[in-house]
Amino acid sequence: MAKTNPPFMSGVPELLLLRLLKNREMYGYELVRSIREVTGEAISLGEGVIYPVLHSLERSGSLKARRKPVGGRTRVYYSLTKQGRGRLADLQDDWRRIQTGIETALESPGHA
Amino acid sequence: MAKTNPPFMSGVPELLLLRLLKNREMYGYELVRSIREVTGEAISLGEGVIYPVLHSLERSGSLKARRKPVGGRTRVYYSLTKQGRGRLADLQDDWRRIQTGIETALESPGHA
DNA sequence: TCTCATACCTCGAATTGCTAGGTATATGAT
DNA sequence: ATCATATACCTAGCAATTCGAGGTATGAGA
Repeated sequence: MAKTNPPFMSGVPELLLLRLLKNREMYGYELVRSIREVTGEAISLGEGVIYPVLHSLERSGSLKARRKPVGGRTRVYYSLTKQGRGRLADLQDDWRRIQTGIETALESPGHA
Repeated sequence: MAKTNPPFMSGVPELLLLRLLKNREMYGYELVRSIREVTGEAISLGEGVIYPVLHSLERSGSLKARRKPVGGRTRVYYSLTKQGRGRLADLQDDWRRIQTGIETALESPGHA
């Protein structure tokens, strides 16, 4: 039944997560706040978005998880795998492409 | 039942359509090809995406439609209303905001 | 006549993201 | 001691968007 391609603009949460984890390992709750910060409050993704994406990235092999007890609580730290770095590069390219495309469309004054 | 907000990155098809129609009135089939062109092939939205969006923009008062017979066929030409121009400005602002936010996130090398 | 391009449309499914919950521990205030 | 808040994890169910694959009809050209 010809499975549908993912929507052309999806994967931004994924992109942001991978990008943040490129610097250092982080845990979910931390990533939620961090996305708000690094995007200058422009993008705010709740835990209901982030956690499922993290799980799916782990299942697909882009991330590996590590449980680490910190002050009585247990955090789940995620870090990039080699595959994850590749995935990040791909998503970054995709993003550039559509971003440039939209920019072109918006800036052309009289595109004929 | 607390209606859900639209997904944070949606409305790009809407934005592109309104932007193209800012220049001149166009018809659906034409808009489908035009989006591919002006985005440098980066974005390709099928008729199954475009027509419903056009209809919804008309219903919401951003566009007005005009049936025009051309060479035996009938085309439906759409043009921006005043409200549509306002909507375009809003969507453009939204886009800038998130675009900038993502750019910031991607470019920060060691964001601490 | 047959095919292709034009030109409109809609339905069903897949995917996403959102809201709203739920659990549990630590910390600080009352 | 108790209550509220922040931390930290999670999932379920719904809503919105987009995608793919159709369907209809006309005109032009081979």
